[in-house]
Amino acid sequence: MLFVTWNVNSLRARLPRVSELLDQHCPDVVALQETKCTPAGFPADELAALGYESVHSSGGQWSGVALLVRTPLQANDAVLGLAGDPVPSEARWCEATVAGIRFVSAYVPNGRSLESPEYGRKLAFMDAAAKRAAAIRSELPDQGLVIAGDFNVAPADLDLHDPRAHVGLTHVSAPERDALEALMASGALLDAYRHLHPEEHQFTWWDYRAGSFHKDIGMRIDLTLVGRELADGLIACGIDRDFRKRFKPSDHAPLLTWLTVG
DNA sequence: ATGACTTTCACGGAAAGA
Repeated sequence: MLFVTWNVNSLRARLPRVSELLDQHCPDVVALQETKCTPAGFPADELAALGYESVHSSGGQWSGVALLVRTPLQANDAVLGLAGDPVPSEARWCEATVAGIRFVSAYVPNGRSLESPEYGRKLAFMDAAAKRAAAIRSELPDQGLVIAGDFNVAPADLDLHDPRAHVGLTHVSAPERDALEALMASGALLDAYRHLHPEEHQFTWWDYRAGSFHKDIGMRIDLTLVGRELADGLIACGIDRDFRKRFKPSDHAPLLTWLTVG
């Protein structure tokens, strides 16, 4: 099975590139973040015409997450929203079971700055995510688990262009990295890309400004966290930088993970 | 360098992203 996670920075603005991704890679399951759709404005019909069923949590102008499932696979037992999210209206979490695996599309709050109230909210969201991961494990002991999305945390300094440029900023602070590790521990999850590529220096996000992509100044903040029970089935994991190029790109590139299931 | 670029909402420019 091919699984993709991608922060699209507006699904409506990115529909041509999403369509290109679905055509080119034919993924079985896709997790999207920053869809920026109202519930009524989600392009479910357009995606159905491309062969994909949608599960989505849509909060309007900001945020929004979705799972796309390639027909004839089916998304079952969808859960929209994360218990304990301090601002549930922002629609940053959705879940569904596909082919016996529980998939989560997650969009962790940015945090803005270490002094901002948003930073505390970010840590609270990650704590709620860890609790939910443990609850999924308890409720669905026979299902595999994949939690993927934009975590807005670079797990280690290897995931940065230059660690010196990030001192005192969000995305790299010890509490954020500790919260990510706690989520992975509570769900018994592995960072699929890093598991398969222990030394690779690659990014999933590059600032639109100042030619950052051209200079390869970015961060690896989009992750596919797979349950340890799926680790032996991990075949490959890679970042498709081509989707950060050419016309109207998102500022994030899609992360592709191939795994054997069942 | 209080920047840079892109999107939304709405029709100018603020807010947010990371």
